[in-house]
Amino acid sequence: MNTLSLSASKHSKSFLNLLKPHTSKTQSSIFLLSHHLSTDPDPEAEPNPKPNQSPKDDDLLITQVVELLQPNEKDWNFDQLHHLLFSNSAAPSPRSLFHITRRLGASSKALKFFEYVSENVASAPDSTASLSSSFQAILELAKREPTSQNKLYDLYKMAKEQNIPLNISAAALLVRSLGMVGMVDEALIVFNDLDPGLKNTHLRNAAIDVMLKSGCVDDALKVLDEMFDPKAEGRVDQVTGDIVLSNLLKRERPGRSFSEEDIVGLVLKFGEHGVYPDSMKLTKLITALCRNRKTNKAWDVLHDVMRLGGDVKAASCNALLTCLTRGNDFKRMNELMVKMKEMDIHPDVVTFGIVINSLCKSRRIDEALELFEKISGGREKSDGVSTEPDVVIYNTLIDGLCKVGRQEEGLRLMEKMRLQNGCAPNTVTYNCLIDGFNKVGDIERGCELFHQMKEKGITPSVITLNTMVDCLCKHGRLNSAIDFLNEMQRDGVQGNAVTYTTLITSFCNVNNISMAMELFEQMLRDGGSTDAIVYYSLISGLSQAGRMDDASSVVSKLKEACFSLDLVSYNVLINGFCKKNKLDKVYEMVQEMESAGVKPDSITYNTLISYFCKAGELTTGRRILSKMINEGLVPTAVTFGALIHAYCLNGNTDKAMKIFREMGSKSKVPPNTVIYNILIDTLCKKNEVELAISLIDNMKDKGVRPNTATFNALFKGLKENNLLEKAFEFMDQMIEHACNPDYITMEILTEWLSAVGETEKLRRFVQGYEVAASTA
DNA sequence: GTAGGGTTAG
Repeated sequence: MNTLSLSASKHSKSFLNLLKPHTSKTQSSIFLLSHHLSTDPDPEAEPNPKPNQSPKDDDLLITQVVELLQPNEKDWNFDQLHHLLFSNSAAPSPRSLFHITRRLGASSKALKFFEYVSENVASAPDSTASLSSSFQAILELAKREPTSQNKLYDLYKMAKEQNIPLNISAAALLVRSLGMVGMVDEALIVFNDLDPGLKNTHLRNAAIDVMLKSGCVDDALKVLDEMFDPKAEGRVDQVTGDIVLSNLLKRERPGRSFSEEDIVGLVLKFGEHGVYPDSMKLTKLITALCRNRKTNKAWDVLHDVMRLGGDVKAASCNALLTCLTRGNDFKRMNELMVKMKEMDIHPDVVTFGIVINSLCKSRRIDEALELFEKISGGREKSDGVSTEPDVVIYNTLIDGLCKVGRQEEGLRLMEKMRLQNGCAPNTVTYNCLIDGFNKVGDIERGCELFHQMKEKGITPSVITLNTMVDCLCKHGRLNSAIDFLNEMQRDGVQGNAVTYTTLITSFCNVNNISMAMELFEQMLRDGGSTDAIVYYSLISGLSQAGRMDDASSVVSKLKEACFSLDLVSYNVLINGFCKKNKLDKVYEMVQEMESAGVKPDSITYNTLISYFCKAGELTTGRRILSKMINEGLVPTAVTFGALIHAYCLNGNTDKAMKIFREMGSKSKVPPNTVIYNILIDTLCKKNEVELAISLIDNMKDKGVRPNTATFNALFKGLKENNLLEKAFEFMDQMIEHACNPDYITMEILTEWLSAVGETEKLRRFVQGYEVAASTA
């Protein structure tokens, strides 16, 4: 037991000065009112009366003393006070001292009273508990006062100097309050100073909360570990679980990172102690796991919590279902649905929404409609699978129908939803249908629906805008798209990064680079949303157009905006610089990729190999190929194509043919049309037409489709050798393969066939092509 | 639940 040092007044004087006296009648009465209204759940908040004193006696004493202490401190009647409190041999009860102190309203006044008591209570047995209670009350008062931060800790230091032990409520109050105002170190000092025997669950929970909120993860885990000890004073309870989980699941949390797996470990440990995450936290955990592609972990934790006896609700299952949907894992989706039924967890409208969505996304629209009928028809009411479908489910189905070209059915479903209460079509419904009709080229219906939605008072969104802009662009109506954007902006729908991406890409595609750049500038000027994609599309457009300086300046802007290039963008840029023969820039890009940690892929390597092959630097090309293989990448048909092309240009046809033959046998990368074309073209030019023809036969055997370029290359060779009959043969084959002759085909054949008086054959060929085209 | 992008061989 502590002995009280009662020469405290010289210490406490200075503390008194720290406490701004601001007691007034109104404040006290407000405080009293709030005190009576407060429902403190803490069972220890109010000290018990002493066994030999009834609460009734206590109450009388409290009232009398509080009455007596109404005037200012300097006017207190100490004789009467002494009489009331100390005429009895026993010290006043902790409960009475607590209430008296607290009802003094201001901490300065309360502290004065406390000093008086501590100086006078010395001889009474068991006075420590009473003083602790009084001190607790001072803390409670100080906590409510402005600028309480330092006051609280100063009070604590005072108590420590005077050897007044904290009671559990006072300790919890200090830890929580100090933690709340960011005085974490101080809060932890209070906690660590405490006798371990005093640290109950409530207090440990408060400390863990402070530790986790301030980033002291390991300190918190240490305390938690003690609480898992079955012999421990303060064992974990539901509140511990809530505090630990909610803190660790926060997205932005100070302190060292703590993996989801580790959180799962804690959940299981809590589970063994009969503490389960509530539905919201379990759902949050599963969502977090799913976000980081840890589907198996998510699956396990949900099932473990079920197994351990936790109360799992549909929401948590829905989170996992969403995750399984992404991987098209129908098997486990079904398994989970079965488990839900087994555990009597009723699927809700979201559950069905997820399943219907996943069916739609995998184009199993009829199964989705079947499920929709099943749940809305009430056929299985007894089965607990009856729900009113909501707007989301209707929209999902309408979108699903539109995506497989069944717009008309989508439209009918919209009419059906109008008949159901609370299911009126909304912006999303119209967006899906507008996109559906636009994507099949029915702009008229798209526009009609757009006007219809406005008539019906359903406001178009930026997605509506983008859907329409995309449609206009795809049909080459770029200026209409710009007009539409301006019109919508006037009506208050601002374009976003998606809008600009669509427009910029489209203008680049028609080689209107200046308009693309202007749109980009406009977007930056307007200060609306941007993202990396819009930068990527402009960089790509500029690179394709050979405008590498402009592309580089967009790259700089991208970096200024704190985005970074991705693999494809690097490939685009490397390709652009290769085409411009800027080898130094190519190396710069490759180096930058490496330092940015973006691993080159086979396209990067193919681009470089092609570049060197074309530049006649076959050795360098082969060296890069070796590096590619060393990096574990597999050469593709494009890789071999580049090499074959290089040897063909070299005049080394044999080597080219050797690689070609090895492709099918050794490398298991079957040659494709382009490779055949290169070889056929080369062989024909070298007058090895027979060999070229044999390659065409070889194509047929291997099931590689010839295209227009194949026949063009061949016709050139046949023409050189005047192999007319062969030409007729392949003209028929071209029609059979539905290969459209292009201007090159026509140039070769027109010149040749007119010269040899076979214009009739040419006429029939063109006719045959037209027939083939019309039946196609 | 709905909208946008970019790459390599002839």
